[in-house]
Amino acid sequence: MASIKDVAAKAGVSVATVSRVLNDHPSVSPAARTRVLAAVDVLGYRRNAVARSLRTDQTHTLGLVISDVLNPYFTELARSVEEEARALGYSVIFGNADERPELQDHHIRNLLDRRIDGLLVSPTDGGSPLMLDAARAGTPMVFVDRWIPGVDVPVVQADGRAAVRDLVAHLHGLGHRRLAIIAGPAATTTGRERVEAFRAAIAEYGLTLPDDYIGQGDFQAESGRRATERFLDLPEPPEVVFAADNLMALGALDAIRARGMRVPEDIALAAFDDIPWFVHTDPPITAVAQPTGELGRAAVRALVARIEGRTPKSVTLPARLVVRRSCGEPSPEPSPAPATEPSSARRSSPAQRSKP
Amino acid sequence: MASIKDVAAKAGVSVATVSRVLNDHPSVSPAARTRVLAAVDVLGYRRNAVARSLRTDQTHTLGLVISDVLNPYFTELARSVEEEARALGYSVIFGNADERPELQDHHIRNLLDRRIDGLLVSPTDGGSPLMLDAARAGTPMVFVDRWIPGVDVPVVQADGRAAVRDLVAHLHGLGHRRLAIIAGPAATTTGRERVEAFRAAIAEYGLTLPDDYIGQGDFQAESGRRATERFLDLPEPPEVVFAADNLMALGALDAIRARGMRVPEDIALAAFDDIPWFVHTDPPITAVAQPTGELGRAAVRALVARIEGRTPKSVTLPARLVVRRSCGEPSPEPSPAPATEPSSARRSSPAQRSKP
DNA sequence: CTGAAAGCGCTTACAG
DNA sequence: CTGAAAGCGCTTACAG
Repeated sequence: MASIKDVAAKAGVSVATVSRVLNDHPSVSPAARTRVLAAVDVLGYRRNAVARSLRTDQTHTLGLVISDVLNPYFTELARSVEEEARALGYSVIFGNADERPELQDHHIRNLLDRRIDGLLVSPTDGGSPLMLDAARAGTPMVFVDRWIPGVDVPVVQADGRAAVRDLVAHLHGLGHRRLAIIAGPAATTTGRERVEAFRAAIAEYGLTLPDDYIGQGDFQAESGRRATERFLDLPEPPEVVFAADNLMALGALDAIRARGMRVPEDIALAAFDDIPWFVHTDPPITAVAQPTGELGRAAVRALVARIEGRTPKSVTLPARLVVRRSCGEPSPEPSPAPATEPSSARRSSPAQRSKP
Repeated sequence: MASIKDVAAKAGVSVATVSRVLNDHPSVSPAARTRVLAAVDVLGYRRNAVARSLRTDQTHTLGLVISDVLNPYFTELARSVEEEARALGYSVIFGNADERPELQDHHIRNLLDRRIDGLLVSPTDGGSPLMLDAARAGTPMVFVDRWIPGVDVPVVQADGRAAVRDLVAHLHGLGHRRLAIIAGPAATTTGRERVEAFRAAIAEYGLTLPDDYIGQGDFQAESGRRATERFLDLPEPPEVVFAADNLMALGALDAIRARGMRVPEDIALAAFDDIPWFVHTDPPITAVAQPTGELGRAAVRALVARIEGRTPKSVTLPARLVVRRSCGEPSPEPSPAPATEPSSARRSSPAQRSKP
């Protein structure tokens, strides 16, 4: 591969001049610039980003450590992060922690060794010494979705409390009283917050959330299945299961089907996180939707601000309720009233918002 | 951040010795090793991978350029690629081409500039000059899933022909005669191959695939929707729509629902690529499943072999048919015969394989 | 406007 | 077993 030296030789100038041309430095004569550009072209020269990074101490690379790529929520988050990063001139290296703290540490270590300019993390746990050290050492860092209390790092997240309150109002309005939740790991903020939001909303109706109605999940499908089976084995099973993420909702659906039961006739189901497939499950699933793309973009903007020496604020964006058919909502089809409307437009639009 | 110099100073040795300890070079005295390790520990030293890469001309990084991360098939592929790469001591930088050739080129350029050791590509198109040049220039490279004819690069892919033949046999057995396909872009191998496999299988039954029954899609949901609408507008619409990937199947479902029609009563639907959600759509979708994880792992192994100077062979793994309920398959529930079996176990198992 | 030179943080023959 | 030194491919004051 041609190096800057080859270009300099071919253009008859010094490597310094070549470098200036490459970096759009103003003090280069038009003649020199032309010759350098011609040489670059002939040689098919491409600047070595590794050498440049070593010299400038900047890699123009962001690290993103997420908990589980296979979770469509995180896939979409990763996608928007990459898009915004690209728009700002950064590449991103992903690390998939697979909800395993050791793997998360592996990726953080790897990313740090590669001297990424900044780190975006959705922590799998309460924070390893490694991550805490990195934050303290001043590595530009931003938390997305999940965060670690007591660490001075900006957080970009969705606030699901209003939407969860909307959901509970919706469920209560449909006549449901026995509400259960499949929670995420207590070591994560989202694991705790969603349960608390649910409990608080339920309390507003004078209801309680008994311990039996709190299933302990880990944000993966299998744990949703197990928690649901336990609910169904209860002497008095819940009327509604609220899964704290989309994968656990998938597991819950599996478990319910495996018993030969039906949603929502035998038991209702709602989920935190909305994904395109929820429109097409049987039945379509009522869910709390996060502004995922906007979260990813805001996180990148905050991180780049930190890298550039500014001190970005945390960002909190509201989630919203999307009502579909999994909680016993009245079927829109046989309804004779709104005859002008195409049959499926109302119930499956992701833009729909409940107003309790 | 502490550098190797700091470690050397603290340990009272030369940087050469520190480097040897770090690289497990045999000729280091136990005493020196101990002092170096202690210094590393005290300083919290971490080797600068950028500097190391510049010196050794190896980044231990693989580039993976895929067509669309949001497609669950590619998400899973990416995940298995990262896992196998990690097992072999490599990191991977992802580039999402979003089915756009210019974006694909952007990523390839970026990856090449970063001096990745090897490139894994699932080409979005017939191959840009950039990609062709890279292949010719000897960049270690492997194609996964999609490939480019006439380029001397190993290919790791699934062969769907047998499974598509199984599918057509299945459809024919259910009484369907008017079969349509939503194809992927003709610029991709998978876009062409799946149509050809379908056409060939249909021919075995003395049937044909009229042009009207070939919808032109781009592997994205929206194109599946449009193609399906066109099918439904035909004077004689097809009895079955076979979508050449899972996202177009999603779009097809949307379009069918939007007309107030039902699957499979009004029209049957099958898809290439199987994903966990297909078990829970309404109805569960009959699909051709690729051995996705194994493809990703095999691709990484082939690429690393190439990087290490060996000359790996192409790998082709068989896909298989997974029968569910979207093609008018008889419902298993009311069947009195297999009373011993739990109600949903049979029809939704991803391991199930049709034997026509 | 231009070039010689130092230096980023490593690794690795070479000599001892 | 160990260290001095060269060099990977760049960038950037510094001097002219």
